[in-house]
Amino acid sequence: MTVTGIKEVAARAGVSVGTASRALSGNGSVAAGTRKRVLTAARELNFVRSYNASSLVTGRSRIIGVIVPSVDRWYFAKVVAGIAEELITVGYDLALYNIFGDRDHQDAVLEDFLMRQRLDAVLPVSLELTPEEVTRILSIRRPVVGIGGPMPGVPTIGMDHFAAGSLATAHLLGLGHERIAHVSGGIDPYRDFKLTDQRQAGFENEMKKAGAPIRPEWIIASDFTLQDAYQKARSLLAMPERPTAVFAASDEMAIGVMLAARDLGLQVPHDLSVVGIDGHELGETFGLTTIQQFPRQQGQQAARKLLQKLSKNTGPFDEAIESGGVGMPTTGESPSPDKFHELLDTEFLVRHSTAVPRRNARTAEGL
Amino acid sequence: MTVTGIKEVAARAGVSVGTASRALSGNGSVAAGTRKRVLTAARELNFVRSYNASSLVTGRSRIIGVIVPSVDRWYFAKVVAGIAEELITVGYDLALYNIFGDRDHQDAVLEDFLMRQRLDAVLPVSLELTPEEVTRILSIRRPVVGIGGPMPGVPTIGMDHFAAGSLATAHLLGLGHERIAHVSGGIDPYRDFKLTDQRQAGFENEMKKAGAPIRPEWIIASDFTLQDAYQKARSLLAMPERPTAVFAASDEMAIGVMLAARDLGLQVPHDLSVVGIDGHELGETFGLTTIQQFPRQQGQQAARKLLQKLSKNTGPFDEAIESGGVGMPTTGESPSPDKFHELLDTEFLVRHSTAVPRRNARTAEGL
DNA sequence: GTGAAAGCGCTAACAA
DNA sequence: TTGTTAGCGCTTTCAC
Repeated sequence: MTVTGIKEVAARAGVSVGTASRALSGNGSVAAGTRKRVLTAARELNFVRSYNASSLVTGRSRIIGVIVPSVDRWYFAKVVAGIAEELITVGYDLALYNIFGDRDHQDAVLEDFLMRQRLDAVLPVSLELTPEEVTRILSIRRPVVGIGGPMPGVPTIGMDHFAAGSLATAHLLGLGHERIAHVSGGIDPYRDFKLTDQRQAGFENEMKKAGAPIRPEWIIASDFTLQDAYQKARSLLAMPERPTAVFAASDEMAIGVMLAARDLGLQVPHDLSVVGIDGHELGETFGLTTIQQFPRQQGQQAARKLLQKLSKNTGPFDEAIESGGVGMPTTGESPSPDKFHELLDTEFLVRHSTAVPRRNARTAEGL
Repeated sequence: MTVTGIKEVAARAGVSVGTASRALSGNGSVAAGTRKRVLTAARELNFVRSYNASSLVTGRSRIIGVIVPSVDRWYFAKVVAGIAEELITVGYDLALYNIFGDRDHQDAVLEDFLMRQRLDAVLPVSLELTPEEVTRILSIRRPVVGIGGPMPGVPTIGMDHFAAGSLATAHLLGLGHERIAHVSGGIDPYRDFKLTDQRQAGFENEMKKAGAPIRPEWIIASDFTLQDAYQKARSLLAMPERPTAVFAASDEMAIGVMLAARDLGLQVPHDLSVVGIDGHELGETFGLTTIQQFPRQQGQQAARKLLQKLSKNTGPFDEAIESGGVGMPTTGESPSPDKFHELLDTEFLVRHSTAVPRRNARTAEGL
């Protein structure tokens, strides 16, 4: 029970399979009339080429592997949506690999799936990879473009977390706040820890520059979820001495803080200013001031970059390990200019969750 | 520059490729010692079998196609996560097809991707398919399991929307509410419209049974997003005569309603009771009473069902069109018992967004 | 421009 | 149990 193959098409068009193949793929020269006959025959027979067979000979599968630490979280879902959108329009399949927190599983996925020689390219998103893993991925000699933190040796794109942390903090300081708390994503098992570190580093750096005190008890590690941030913020804001502003490392956490404030009878922004990072749709309803990072576009852009690399190669094995950038890991500072790492634009969106601190709140401790 | 193939492995183990293949795949008998030698050789050479080549001969690709109307929305993201989790553990790849709203695009995806003979099975999620499309999908003669509304002829799993609508409404009525509004997902371009219709039908049916008036102006069509429901609810609740309770067809919309109520100075649940459907994590923080539907588990279950069908067949072409259920489309009523459609459990979770209506609110119009 | 034929890397008879 | 061999459906030289 075989489906219509190229043989049937060739027969119906009265040509050889070789010619049929050339006509169908557009490679090699075929007389215009012949091509038309083949195409017609193919359509009539409802022919679809077996990608397995052609992959076997060409070595290209038209499948791109996307590796994410989770799909059901805002950021990743958006990124995947962006990638999917981009790929589907050019006829590439998207193979989704959802690796769960633990390393063993991650390794298994890398080995079992990535190495099957079935992927034309790999697109890891926010992955915390060991140098060995990076080497392994690069060893399949197929294009790789990462989203998120720099991975030494792999071209990546991502936002500047340090700058975002600085910007958010500077905004608050500029408004006159000095008592600023930070809710970080520190306890999130899924995320790239550099992201958290860098956003926090941006915060601390700005605070230091402004001579504002950084209180350890006002640096709260949360997990990027609204719920957890809400709980943590309730404790934070219930303390006798509380901050006048909070910089949260994500919008969901920022909204958690806003809700906690509300439930404690505090007014945002008058009693408490809140800034987030992300550009989450929810921020709209809550009037959250935030730094937008457009994950969907990040996905699209990464996919385009990959596609471009793919089209530059005649075969999948021609991907040269690029030289140039050193891909130095960045630790707590804005990434050094790095040919491998492309910084994406963000947008500071001021809504109404931030304001000048209330006089009495500001001097509360002095009262 | 060929990667290590089965030939090299066979050579190193001192056996023929046939034996190597048998040892590697576990099919056919191989002496224990031989198998071990082959496996060792394979490991040493870092061998990974070419799935293209083996797919070509076996006809099975170990790829399952998942079709969703969007990935970056709560329900679908959860479902996909569940499917991914299930598939990855058994070594199946997940090809993700994100079809966007319009029909043309949907058709193109079905044609270009599904028909490539590269998928072992297809798992459409909440897809609104025409009978032709269903036929087309079934024509590839591979297992199909759908999530969501019944699709005639395709085995599906999903929750009972009508029952959920009834249950939520009955809960409100039981509390003593009579002035109940419904926020539906009616204007969502992505979703299966039956879902919306059925939840609403459950609501209306229950209202009628209780003799409570259904006010057309209290049936609000929203789009499943918090933001839109928030806006709509602000209008609804600002009207001189307002409901004492709202049943929203999703948790996100329910929360939008709660936020709108709050912003208008209404207390939930005292001035307004709110029920949702979903089991969205956000509901926790808001104390939302809801009907949980566990999308992640739905994904897992559908994947398991598919896998089971796959293992029952010796080859991918043996999938018989099952007979039995008629797969009657259901219109506004609870799906009739249908061998094709498996109803999933939901759980009614009472938190604190619902309460007995305030006396004055209840009789407001009569005052 | 077109046809014939040699594989791509693997599996599945069929013999041995 | 193991080796040999004929393809799976396509692309791609290489002649013509």
